[in-house]
Amino acid sequence: MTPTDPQRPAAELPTAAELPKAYVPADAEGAVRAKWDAARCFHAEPSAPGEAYAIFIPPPNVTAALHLGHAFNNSLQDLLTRYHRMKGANTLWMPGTDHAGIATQTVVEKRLLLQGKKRTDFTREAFVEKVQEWKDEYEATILGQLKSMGCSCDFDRTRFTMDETCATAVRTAFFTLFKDGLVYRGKRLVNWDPVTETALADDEVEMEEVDGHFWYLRYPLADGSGHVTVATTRPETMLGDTAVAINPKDPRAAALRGKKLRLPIVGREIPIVEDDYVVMPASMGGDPADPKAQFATGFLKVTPAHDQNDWDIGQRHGLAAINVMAPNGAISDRHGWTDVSDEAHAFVGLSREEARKRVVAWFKANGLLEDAKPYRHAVGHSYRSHVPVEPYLSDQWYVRVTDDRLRGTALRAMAKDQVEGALPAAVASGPAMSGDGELRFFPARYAKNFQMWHENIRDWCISRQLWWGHRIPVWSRRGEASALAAHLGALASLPSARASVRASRVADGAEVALSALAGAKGEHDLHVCLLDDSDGAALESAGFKRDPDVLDTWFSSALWPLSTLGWPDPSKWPEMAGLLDRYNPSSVLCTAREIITLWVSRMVMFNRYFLGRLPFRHVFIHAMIQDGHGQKMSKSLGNGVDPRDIIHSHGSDAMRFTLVSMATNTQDVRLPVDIVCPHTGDTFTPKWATASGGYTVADAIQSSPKDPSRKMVSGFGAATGVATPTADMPLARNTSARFDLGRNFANKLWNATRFALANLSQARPDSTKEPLTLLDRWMLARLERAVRAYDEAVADYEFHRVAEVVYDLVWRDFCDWYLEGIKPTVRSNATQQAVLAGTLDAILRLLHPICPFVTETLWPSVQALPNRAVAGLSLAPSALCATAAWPAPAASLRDDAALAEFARVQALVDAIRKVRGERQVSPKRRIALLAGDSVRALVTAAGGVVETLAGLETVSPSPATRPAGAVAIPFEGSELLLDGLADAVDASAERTRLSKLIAEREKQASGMRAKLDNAGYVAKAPPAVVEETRQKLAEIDADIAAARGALAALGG
RNA sequence: GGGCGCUUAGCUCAGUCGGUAGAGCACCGCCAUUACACGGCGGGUGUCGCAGGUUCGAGUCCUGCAGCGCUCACCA
Repeated sequence: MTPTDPQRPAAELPTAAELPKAYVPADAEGAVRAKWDAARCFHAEPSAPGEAYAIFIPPPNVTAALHLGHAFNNSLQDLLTRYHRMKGANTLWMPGTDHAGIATQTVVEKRLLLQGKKRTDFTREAFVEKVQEWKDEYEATILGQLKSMGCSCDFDRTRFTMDETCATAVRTAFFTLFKDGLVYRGKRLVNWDPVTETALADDEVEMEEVDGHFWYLRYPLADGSGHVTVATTRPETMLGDTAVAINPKDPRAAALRGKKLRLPIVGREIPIVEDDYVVMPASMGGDPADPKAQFATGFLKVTPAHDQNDWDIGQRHGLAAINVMAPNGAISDRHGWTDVSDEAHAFVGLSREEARKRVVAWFKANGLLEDAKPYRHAVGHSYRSHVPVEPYLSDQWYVRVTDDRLRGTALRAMAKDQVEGALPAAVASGPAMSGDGELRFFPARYAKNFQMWHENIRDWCISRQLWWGHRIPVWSRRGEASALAAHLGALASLPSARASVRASRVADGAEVALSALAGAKGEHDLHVCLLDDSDGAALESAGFKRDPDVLDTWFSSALWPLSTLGWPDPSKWPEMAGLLDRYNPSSVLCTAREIITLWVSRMVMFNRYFLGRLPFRHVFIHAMIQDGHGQKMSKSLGNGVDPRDIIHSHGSDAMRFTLVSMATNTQDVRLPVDIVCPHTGDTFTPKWATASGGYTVADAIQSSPKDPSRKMVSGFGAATGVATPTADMPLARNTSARFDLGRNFANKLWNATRFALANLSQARPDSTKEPLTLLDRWMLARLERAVRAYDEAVADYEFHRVAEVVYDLVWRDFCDWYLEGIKPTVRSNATQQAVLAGTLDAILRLLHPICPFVTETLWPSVQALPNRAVAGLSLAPSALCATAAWPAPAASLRDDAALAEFARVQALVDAIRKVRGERQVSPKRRIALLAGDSVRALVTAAGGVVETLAGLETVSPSPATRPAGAVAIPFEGSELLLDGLADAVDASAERTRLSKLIAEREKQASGMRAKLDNAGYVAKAPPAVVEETRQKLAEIDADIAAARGALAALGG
C-alpha cells in the first residue's frame, strides 16, 4: 500500500505530528518529482479522451542555462498546462531546446579563443563536434532546470531543433519553398559583419550611439557650371556613388534637370536623379519639424551598394550598384569596382576608418569640403564583434515572405476585432483558409505589433555564413548560360519530388527561367535543391558544389509546432502517430513581446503554408524580467539569475507563486537580487561594476562581507567567463527577498493543513450531520467565488489575479477567519469537519497549478481524511493531486446572504479588535460586549465566532446607564459598549480616541453632504447612487452622535 | 521620428462600469496563544507626474506637456 492510497486505514492517518513544523521544500520536491515520473502523468497520448490542450515551449537556446525570465515564462505555461489537465483536457506541453546558430557558435568560439584557438584551426566537422559537446551539456542543464521548477512537460517527447525529426522538417520546408518559388537567391544589401564575415539578421544588429560628423562635400557639375553640396556621415562610400538625388519639388531641380556631376577622386560621371525620398532643407520649403531638414542640403549622394535607402533609390532609377569594399570592410577594387582612377588607387586597401579620414582630407585639400559638423547618431553594430555593421551587397538566400501565401495568410489569421483599421484590399481578398480570423493576442494591444510588422515586412534573409546549423540543401554551379543549359538534360532525370532546379544571373541575381537559359548571355548560376542527400554525390561529381552556409536559426524555430509533432511524415516515427492532428493547432503560445516578429509571425506563416492551419489560437505576451537596475535579464549580458538558486533559498513553489503574482499585464518585473556568501551563508548586496554597453552588473569576483579576504565568483562572472569558480573561490548563489512572499505562503498552507489534520484526527464519519453554520456557509461561498474568479482570470491570461485569488482565499478567508472561527466547535461538529476537509481538499487542487510540490506533498494526508463530503462540492478522488479533477463548486454554494451577513460579523470583530489594539488589551483578557437587539442577533447568528475572534466573555443588552469603565464604539449607526477592557479607564486616552474618530467621520460626512447639496448630483446621478450616499451619511451621522455622547459622558 | 507602455503609500505594484484609493514588503506598538514568528492582532496624514477639458462627480475618459522604459525606423 502506497502512502498515496486514499484507502489508507484510519489508524495510519497522518497527523500533525508527522508533518514538520515548517514546509521544507528541499525535503519534498525530489520525492514529488519521483512520484510524477513513476506515474508518467505528464505523458500525452493522442488516443486518450478529452479536448486537446497543447502548448509548445518556446525552445530555450543552448548557449547558457535558464534564468528567471525563463522561470517566469515556464511557470505561466505550467500553470496553464496543469490547470487544463485538471479540468480534464488531453494535455501536451512539448519541451525542447533551440540550437541558436550564431549565439551558440559565438560562445564556443569565445571559449576556444581563451585557449588561443580559432574556428578555422579546425575542420568544419571537428568544430561542429565541439559545439555539439557544448549543446549536450547545456541541453541537459536546461531540461534539469525545467524539472526542478516542476514543469509538467512531456519529457518523453523532448525535441532539439537539429535532431533528426526537426532536421527532416527543415529540409522538407526549404525544399518545398524552393520548389514553390518562395525561396530565392538574391543579390541584396545585408547586415554584414566585416570582422566575422557573415550576414546578420536585423535582430543581431544593436544600435549604439556614436559621435560622428556631417561632412558637406562639393560635387562639381560635369559641364563646369558650378557644384552641388551633399551631406554625409560616411564620406568613404562616395567612391561607390552612382548618382546624386534631389527632390523634384526642390526649386533648384528644374535648372539641374539632365545635368551630370563629375564624382571627385573617382572621376565617374554620375546623373542627378529626382526622388521624393530626398528631404528638402528647411530653407527650401522642407518641413522644419523634420530633423533632416535642419542639416540637409537637398542633395543626397546615392551609393546603392552601401546604403539601404540608396539601394532603393538605385532600384527606382536603374542606377548601378558599385561595391567598393572587400568582405573585411577594406576598400577594394576586386568586388565590383572597375572604374578606379589613378587618383582613387591611393584609397584601395585602406580600412573603412582610414579611408574615411583620407577622403575627408582629400576634399579639404582640394577645396571641396564645404563644412564639417559634429553629429551624434545611432549606428548598427554587430552584437558579435561590436564593429559597425556594413550594409553589404552579397548573394544570400531569401524567403519571399512578402508573397500573399505567407504574409497574406498571417494577416488574415488575425481576429477581426483585433485588426487595426482594415486589412489592405489585396490581403483581405486573398484565398480563405481554416483558421482565418482565429489568431488572438493577449493583451490585445500586441495584435498591432503583429499587424504592423507584416504590413512593412521585407523578404527574409535566411543564409548565414556559419558552421553550426542546418546546412542549406542547395548545390550550385556557375558558368556561361549556354554551358549550364547543357546540364539541364541530366538534371531532368532527377525526380521532381526530390529535386528542384532554378537559375539566376550572376550580375544582378535576377532569376532566369530554365527555358530561357540556353538563349541567355553571360555568367549564370544553376541551383539544385535536393530533398535528401542521396543525389548529392552525383551532383558533386558533375561539378556542383553544396552551399557552405547554414540557415537562420529562426527558420527551424518557425517550424517548431510542426517539426516536434513529426511533420512532414509522422508515420516515420511510431511514437509520433496521431500527434500532428491532435495537437496542431495548439492552444496558446506564451512568450515575450520581442519575439512577436522574430518567431510568432514566422510560425504562423509556415504552419499555415505547410499545413493550412494555425500553429496556435492564442498568443499570450507576458512581461519581461529585469534585474534590480531595470535591465533585461539575458543570457548574453550575464545578469541572469539561475532559478535553481531561488529554488535553493526559497523552494520551487515559492519561486513560482511569486513569479505568478508578478505577472501583471502592463508592468515589466524588476527583481533586485542579492548574493549568498558560500563561505558564511550571509546574504548581501553585491558590489557593482559597469560592463561594456554601460550595463550595471555584479563584479565578477565578490568579497565575503564579514571577511573580505574570502572571495567568490558572481553569477555574472561565471556566465561571461570572466572568472572561473574554484574550491577557494566558489560560485556564489543569488537570492532575492521578493520570493519571501511565496515561501511564506507555502508555509502558511502547510501549517493550515497541519492544523486541519490535527483537528480531524478524531473525526467521526458516521456522526449525525448538523446544519451548516453561518461560518461554514460563508467559507463555501467564498470558495465558490474564488473558483469563479480563478477561472475568469486564467481565461483572460491575467495571472496576478490568479495569485491574488488564492492568496486571499487561503490566507485571509481560510486561515484568518475560518480556521480561527471554528476552533471551539470543529471537534464536535461533524458537518463542520466535512466542510473543513472538503475546503482544504479544494484549496490544494486550486493551488496545485501554481504550487505543485507543496500541494502534492500534502495531498495523501488530506485524501485520507474520512469525511470530506460537502453537498455541492465535487471532489473526485485521485491518487495524485496533479491528475485530480478541478474542484467545481455547484451554483448552490453561492450564498450572497451568508457573504453579506458575515461581512457584518467581520466589521463588528474588526471594530472591537481595533479598540483592543489601540488600548493594548492583552489577547488573553476576555471582555464584555453590551449591544442593542440587532447586533446581539448578529452575534447569535454567527454562532460563537464573534466571541472567539473578538475575545468576548459575555454579550448583554445595552444598559440604560453606561457603566463607568465602558468604552463606546459606533457601529452601524448605533452605539456598542465594551466593558472590562482594563482594570481602570484611562479617560484621557479615551477622549483622544473618540475625538480622532469623530474628526474622521466628520470629514467623510462633510464630503457626502457637499455631494447631496449639489443639485446637479441629486438630479443627474443614478438614484441608487444617491440613495446609497444618503444611507451612508445617515449612518455616519449616527456614529458621530454616538461618539459625541460617549465623549460627553467622559466629561470631554 | 513612428508605435506601445509606464508615472498611485518609504519600496514593488494592483485598481473592472467614472461614484471619495488597495495589496505585499518595509516600518511602529502589543502578543511565547495549543497550525504557522516563514506567525497573530492593531496601526496609512497618498497634491494618484504636471496643466487644461468633458462630467453632478475623474486615479479612471479626452487634449497638451514633462520624465522613464521597450520597440520599429534612422549611416542626410
